[in-house]
Amino acid sequence: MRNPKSLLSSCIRDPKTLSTLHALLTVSGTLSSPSSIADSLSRLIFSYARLPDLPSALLLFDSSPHKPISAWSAIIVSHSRHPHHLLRLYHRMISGPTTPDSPIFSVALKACAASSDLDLGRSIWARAVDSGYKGDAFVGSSAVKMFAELGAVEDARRVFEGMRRRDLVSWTSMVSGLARAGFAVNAVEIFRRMRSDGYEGDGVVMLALLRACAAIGDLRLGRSVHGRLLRRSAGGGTEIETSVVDMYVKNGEARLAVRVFEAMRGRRSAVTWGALIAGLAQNGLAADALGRLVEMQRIHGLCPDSTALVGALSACSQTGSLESGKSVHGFMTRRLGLGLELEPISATALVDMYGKCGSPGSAEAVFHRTGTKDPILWNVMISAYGAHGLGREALSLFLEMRDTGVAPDGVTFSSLLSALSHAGMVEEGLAWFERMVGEFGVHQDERHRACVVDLLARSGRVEEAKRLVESMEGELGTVVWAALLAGCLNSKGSETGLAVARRVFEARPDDVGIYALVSNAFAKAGRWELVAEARKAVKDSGRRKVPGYSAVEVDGAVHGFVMEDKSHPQFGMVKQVLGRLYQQMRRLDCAPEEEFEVLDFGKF
DNA sequence: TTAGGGTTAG
Repeated sequence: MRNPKSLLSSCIRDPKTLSTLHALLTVSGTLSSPSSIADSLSRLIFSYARLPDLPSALLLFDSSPHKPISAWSAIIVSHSRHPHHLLRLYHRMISGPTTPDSPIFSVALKACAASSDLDLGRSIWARAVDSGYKGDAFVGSSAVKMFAELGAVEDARRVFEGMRRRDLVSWTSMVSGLARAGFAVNAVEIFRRMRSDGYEGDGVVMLALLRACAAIGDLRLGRSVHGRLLRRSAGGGTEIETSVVDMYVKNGEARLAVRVFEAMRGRRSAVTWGALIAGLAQNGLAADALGRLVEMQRIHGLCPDSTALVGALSACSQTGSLESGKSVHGFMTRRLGLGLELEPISATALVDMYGKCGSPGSAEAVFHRTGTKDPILWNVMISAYGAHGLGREALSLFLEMRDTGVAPDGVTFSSLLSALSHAGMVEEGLAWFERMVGEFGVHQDERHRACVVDLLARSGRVEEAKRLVESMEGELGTVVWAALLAGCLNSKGSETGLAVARRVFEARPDDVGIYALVSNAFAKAGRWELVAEARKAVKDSGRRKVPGYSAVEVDGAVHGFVMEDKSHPQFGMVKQVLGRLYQQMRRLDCAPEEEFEVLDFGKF
């Protein structure tokens, strides 16, 4: 047998490459063992990749006239962190005679997931099946994850069910894939099957499961997962415990989340803080969320990541804390390098915050400065205009969105219709309500219907609104009825309101809030016996209406106002101003009628 | 020297 050095010489012509190769092989002791050339070549490629020196790995690979499967495998796997390069190499390979092996199929499928290329993913999987890798646990797990992550849940399921043997990782891919794709119930089902197949499950499955519990609000299962983690000596580690915090806040259990969070002292990362801050904001605990943002920086010296900042912005939006919102914005800007722009999620949260805190101009400025505009960013900007009665601006931004080639979705039309409604642009509203289906293929759901009913009713066309509701097909939800009732209450006359209220009341909706409208409509018609009946129905159901709430910030302090709440120190003055406004409304003939006044303003 | 892993906006 020829010695390894001469064998290598015949494969690699570049002397410089060869000398490096030789040196490396000598150092690693490979030359003294009887390993094959192919083996040495792939080892050398991996050695370069580990440095990491991918250009040299590529040079070596390219300069070798013989490219055995192990060399292809080595060069492709070495590019795992560069999905686009990896896929280019994959294409190069399949245009030649060599068939990919299991590692190549695995990493190529993973790369498709990373570059969101479902079509390529499908074709790679098809080739893997043709090449006999259908039952391969590695290839199968990668395919399951890729399909689930790219929304092709049925394909993921088919791959998974077709696997001959499943190990812990393939089970986990399926549980996690379903949980991520929003099929939380199915994720839990697969987990149960996994248990009955004899797998206990490790931390990674627990993460997927916690995600599923968070999504479907399965607090019982969530608590049992938490319990299992506590019974294990370690408790799970930072990642898992962070997921526990997240699972509790998403289930509305902010107190439990805080308890877990406090118990994590010393093991909390910026991500943990971010999960808590965002969660507190989601639970309406805006002040707590903002307090935690300060605490993490001042007391714990941690730098908040964008999740924590976005959570804090959402808290500012809820309470109208413009000053806090501005300081978060300042923080974000300072942290960006020159010429860098905000990521879409942060930009969206900022636009939303400015829109809800009364600064549509600042919202606009952030919007225009953001280069990559996704649909959600357009939507929040349209809403920001709408919230300030800027119907024309909302409409022209919507048209710009369409002309830019960004497809409007259901939320876009809710924002648009609501903006047009609040600006009194009735005809435009009706027209776009029609066009959203025909021209854009967006399904009209309850929110859109409610918007249009509101649009008509608000402008005094209550009868038309009622006819529209009557013409609507399918089950009508509370939102539509509420919009119609509110319209009736705001317009002259009480006949239509009474008729609608009767129908709604007979249907006994679950939503407690609508009974207030029903009761007001009865009162407006002077039917006090029905008022008493409606109130009794609410009382008997044992539920309470969540009070309406509004807030305004003056000199950095937020003042909240709740129905029937007289606790504000300047309550007397507020009432006086409201009284003056009411007088003005009367002069302009847009004040509510007397009976209504008694019921509504009287409580203030 | 191949596969599964935490938080975020309307």
